Amino acid sequence: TVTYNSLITNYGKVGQVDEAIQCLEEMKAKGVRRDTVTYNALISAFLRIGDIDGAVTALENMTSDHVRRDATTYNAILDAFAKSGGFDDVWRWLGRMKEDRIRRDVVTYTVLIDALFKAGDYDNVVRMYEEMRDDGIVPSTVTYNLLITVFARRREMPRVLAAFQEMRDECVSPDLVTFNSLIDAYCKSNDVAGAIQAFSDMRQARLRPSIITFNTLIDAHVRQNDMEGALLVVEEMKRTRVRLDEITFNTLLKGLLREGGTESDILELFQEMARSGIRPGTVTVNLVSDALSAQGRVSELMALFDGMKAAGAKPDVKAYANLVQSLARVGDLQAAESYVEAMRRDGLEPT
RNA sequence: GCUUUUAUCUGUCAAGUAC
Repeated sequence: TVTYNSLITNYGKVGQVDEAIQCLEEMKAKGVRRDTVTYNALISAFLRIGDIDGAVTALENMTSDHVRRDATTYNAILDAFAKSGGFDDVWRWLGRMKEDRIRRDVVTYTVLIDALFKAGDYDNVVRMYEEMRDDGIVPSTVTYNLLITVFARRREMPRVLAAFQEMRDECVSPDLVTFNSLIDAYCKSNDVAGAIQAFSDMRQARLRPSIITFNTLIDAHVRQNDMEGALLVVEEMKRTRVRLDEITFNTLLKGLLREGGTESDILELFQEMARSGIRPGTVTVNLVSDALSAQGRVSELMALFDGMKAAGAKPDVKAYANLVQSLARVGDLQAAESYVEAMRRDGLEPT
């Protein structure tokens, strides 16, 4: 059974849902016992390709196959509905979970808190956390990580630190994500010194910084208009063989644009980007078009925009809108028209 | 006791701040 379960899991991870279903059929044919993990793995496979209906069907098939559902089964479905914004479905499935007499666990509550947070419903985030504690559930590392992120977004540094302290008090061990979230919290409060302190605490805890750690630190410096500090972080990434990604470059680009970098500075960064094997993305285009249109640098914007498109970037409606508006403002209606055309060719509707 | 299934972190816009 465990062998088959692993197979299903692995097919699911690479998006081969049909093969995963085959495994289940083979188990039935050969009389191999299916258990809760079997179905949970299959449900997870469906959800990974975004097929909620398939996942629900699998959940329902558990009954006829005489396999018990557990909290993991429901958590997976709840998370999928929460992430697709189907709040009514979330509440409906919570009800079904209760009818099925499955108790909510720490993951259930964390999923719910995350859903409320993403919906911007802070009051209910707090309420749900209290409900969880009243239910006798102890928060996990992930729950605390989420709370740190929630408070960071609201710029409530004292609460961030209180959550971090509470973690220690309850002997819940901080992990890489905890420190990344903590560093980001300092970063968002414009406290680079705090961010650097947290970074060194992280090393004390013998955790290895990830690409996200470094990208966050770069952003901390960029927010202070400290490009030199940001570039030092990049040096450390190279030294420690951490790869750079599109986010790394976009963050650097943000800093460069903010301090009014020239077109050639920008092109230089793009070249470095290409050397690292990274193509500009939609966010890259947005960064450039927002900054240059605000600064009235229309011809540079047009040239860079074309260059990014040629390099494979996919501008979105907002990027086009910025460019077209800027062109119209300087009276170049002909060029503006041509971009409206290009926009249609990309399958985007002008607004 | 161990193995297989579900939740959390970084860039644009947003948010926030000011009027």
